[in-house]
Amino acid sequence: MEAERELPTVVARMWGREPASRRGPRPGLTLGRIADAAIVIADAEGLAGVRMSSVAARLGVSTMALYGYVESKDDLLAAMVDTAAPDPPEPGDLSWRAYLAAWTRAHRDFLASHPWLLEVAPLTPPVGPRALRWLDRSLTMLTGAGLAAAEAVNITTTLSAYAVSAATLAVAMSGTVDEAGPEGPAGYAAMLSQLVDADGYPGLAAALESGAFGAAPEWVEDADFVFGLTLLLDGVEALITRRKEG
Amino acid sequence: MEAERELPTVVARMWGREPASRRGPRPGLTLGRIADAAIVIADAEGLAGVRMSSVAARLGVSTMALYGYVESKDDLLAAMVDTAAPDPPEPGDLSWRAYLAAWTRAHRDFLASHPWLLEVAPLTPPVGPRALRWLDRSLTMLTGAGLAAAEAVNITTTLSAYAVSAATLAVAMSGTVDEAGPEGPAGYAAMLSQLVDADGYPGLAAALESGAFGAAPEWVEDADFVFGLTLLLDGVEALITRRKEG
DNA sequence: CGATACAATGTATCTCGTACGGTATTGGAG
DNA sequence: CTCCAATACCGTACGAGATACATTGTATCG
Repeated sequence: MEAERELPTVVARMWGREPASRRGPRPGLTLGRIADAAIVIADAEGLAGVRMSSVAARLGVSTMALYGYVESKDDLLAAMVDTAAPDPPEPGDLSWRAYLAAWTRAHRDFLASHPWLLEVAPLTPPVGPRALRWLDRSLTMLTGAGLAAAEAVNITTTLSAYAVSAATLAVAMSGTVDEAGPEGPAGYAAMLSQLVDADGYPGLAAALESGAFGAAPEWVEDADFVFGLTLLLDGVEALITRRKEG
Repeated sequence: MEAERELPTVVARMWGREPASRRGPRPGLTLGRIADAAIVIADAEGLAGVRMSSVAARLGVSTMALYGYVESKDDLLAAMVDTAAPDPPEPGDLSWRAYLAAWTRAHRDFLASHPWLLEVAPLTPPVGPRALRWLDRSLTMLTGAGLAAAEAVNITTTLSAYAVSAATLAVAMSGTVDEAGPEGPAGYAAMLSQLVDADGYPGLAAALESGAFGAAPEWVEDADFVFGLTLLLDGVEALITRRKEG
């Protein structure tokens, strides 16, 4: 049961569980510094710019030096994810609803400010201290409001998914994507109208004509976001009420 | 405006817009057959198994032969995404709510049955005929129920994100992930309990103790899914009602 | 002060994607 | 019927990038 099985090394280091022994040269790096360097590169050049060699160069060490801290490039990416995340918002004395709104918004914002996260983060379950802190805060609020743990987990996952989707949209709209559409949203809409005919795709064709796809970034960045978020939180609120009454 | 700019070649071929000229040897392949072969490999070995060479080998042609049909490996991946998707459920005479529930469920199901889609699809806006058909059906239903096009797009995106998140969870739980946790959900829960202390992570610690993480796959596969979906659709329903009254 | 463990290096290797040039095939034009 | 241009496919070669291995230097322990 409590098998205490070995933690993967990166995970251990992410949590500051450094190997105990002290002998030989002092390590010149830390996982944190490596991740930071990689993040700078990713922000500037995109994920493609992150190579073991480029990260090492930025730190003034040889490529292979990094392998003392991570076992593979995937490990490095995992470390980047947790390092790039800020700490979750402080609950203060906010209501669960106000807090979760802030939580989701902050979530979306940091994803959008590091677009490469969208290519890496969604796939791996959270293991770093920061990521788990995000999870924890939401769970605390929801169970505090009277929900069961399993429900809280589920809702948190959903909110997180919403943040990812909003961030993806925002990034796609600002055209920063690694060349998603030909060029930005306008290009995307134009492309669609070349392909879509009202026979096979009536709903889409109508939406295209109504301009629902050329939306301005600002729109996406707020009214649209709040719109969907409200939908979700309304659902949660209904559930909480039910639990309190039932 | 209607610049008729050149469509990317893969997109063109996905839509059956083959080059008109007929001269030289007859093409021995089609984009579809190539995508099918790649999908078989991806299903069997994961995305990592999909190499230009492995796909070509399976088709009995040389690696470079593929470049007559796609311009790059990314193109191939795009084609795979659209080919792997089934057609969306038929509306029949379902209510918008029943239809969207089916839509989301079917969406999740095909994602879960081709886990590699999760590593590729979420990032690229839909361009293939199948993907757009999915989009279209949802839009049609929602606008039919009285919502504005922009609202419908927003909601569809959210439902889609929910399907992705549910699929990710389902896949993670069945342990099929490219080695996400050490081994499956049990391993994940075990790992978390090694890291998380009740001081820094009270909500998480409680959830772990209550066993909310060791959930059986079946749970995830239905009750849990329906739970979140209901939340979402309740929100949509509230909105639709408001629109009808207002 | 010497032995030892360990960080960092440099080089070598292996896997892949893809550019290039060649060769064969086919439909159309003379 | 013959030749030509367009084109599918092949073989080879190159370059990028991740990582294994053997080596070198250095800081702590006995």
